[in-house]
Amino acid sequence: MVRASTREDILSAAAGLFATGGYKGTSLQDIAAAVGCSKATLLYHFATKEMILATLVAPPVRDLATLSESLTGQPAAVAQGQAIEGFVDLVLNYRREIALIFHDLPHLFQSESFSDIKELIDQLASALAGGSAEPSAMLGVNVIMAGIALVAVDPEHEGVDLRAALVDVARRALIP
Amino acid sequence: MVRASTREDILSAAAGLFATGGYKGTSLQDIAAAVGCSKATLLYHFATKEMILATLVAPPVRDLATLSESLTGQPAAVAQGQAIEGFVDLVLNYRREIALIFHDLPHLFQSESFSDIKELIDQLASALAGGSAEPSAMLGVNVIMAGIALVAVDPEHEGVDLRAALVDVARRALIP
DNA sequence: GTCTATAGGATGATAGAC
DNA sequence: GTCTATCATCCTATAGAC
Repeated sequence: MVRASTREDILSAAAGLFATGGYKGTSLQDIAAAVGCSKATLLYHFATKEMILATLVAPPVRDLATLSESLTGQPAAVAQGQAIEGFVDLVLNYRREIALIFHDLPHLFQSESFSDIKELIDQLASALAGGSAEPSAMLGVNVIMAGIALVAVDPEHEGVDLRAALVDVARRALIP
Repeated sequence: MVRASTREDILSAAAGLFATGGYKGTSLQDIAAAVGCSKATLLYHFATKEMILATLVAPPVRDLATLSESLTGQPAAVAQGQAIEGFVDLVLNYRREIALIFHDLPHLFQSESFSDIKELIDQLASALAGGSAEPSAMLGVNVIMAGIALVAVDPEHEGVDLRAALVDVARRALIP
């Protein structure tokens, strides 16, 4: 196992700490201690603390945009099934980053740099609702999205086939 | 509407701020500004910031303990139905406090004062799983619990019959 | 690229006047 | 009970040596 670059070490440590402790709950000192370097080294690789956050969040947001795009124009029932599997795969690919997004939604939304995230999430939510715009359907969608995002980082569920179990609970909850 | 006491004002403001911004993400200054008093006044009514948190969390934890107790000894299927409705009612009665608990679970658990919360949640989770101890069932339970806890404070769902919609999504997801 | 040292501000908490 | 003023500590970020 070749050692990753310092920059990658920083991103990995920050992802873990942000996911559990939140953005504001994690200090540069916490990250530096986890990496084994000084705070100044963090700020050599990233201009500000918020840039670390932005760098972490960018790839899952890009993939989320791709997923939303691939759903447009499909029949509602087809889009719903693909949205469920696509969302679960997205969460599994970026567990810590997505836990972070759902953990710090209020902070993210009030910052200009992340204003597009809410729109993308709403698009996906609409597909997950199977075309229905009923308030109770949207509420179920939000329950499932938030629940899956938080559970995927819970170390308690290490041994399970996460993908199958998450897709299963989402289908039961969302498909009548 | 008679004005509540300062102490109640503090608890109400703190509940809202903690629920959205998290415990560490909310400063005494934030709370004081929301109440319209000074930081010193907060610390006259509560010895420490953490005591504000403990005071907020105590009533829902007490009700959760009562709920868990009332489920023991019942047949699994009965306990499951009562657990679903009981949990939804608990969340609706203490929306902000429970959002706060799920938002700051890591911080709460590492503090001694709140170590009993995890045990209570695990008891309720077991009832919600309908007696099954299968990992995939427990995972579904955790998805639903976290999802419901977070959605209940989302102002987006103001007009809906929350109780009916939340019980409905929980039943579909948890009862085969 | 990484470090130590430090600036400048926010934080939780205390002291003491009113 | 509530305030202003203050303390010690932590925070993000910068400066400059190596």
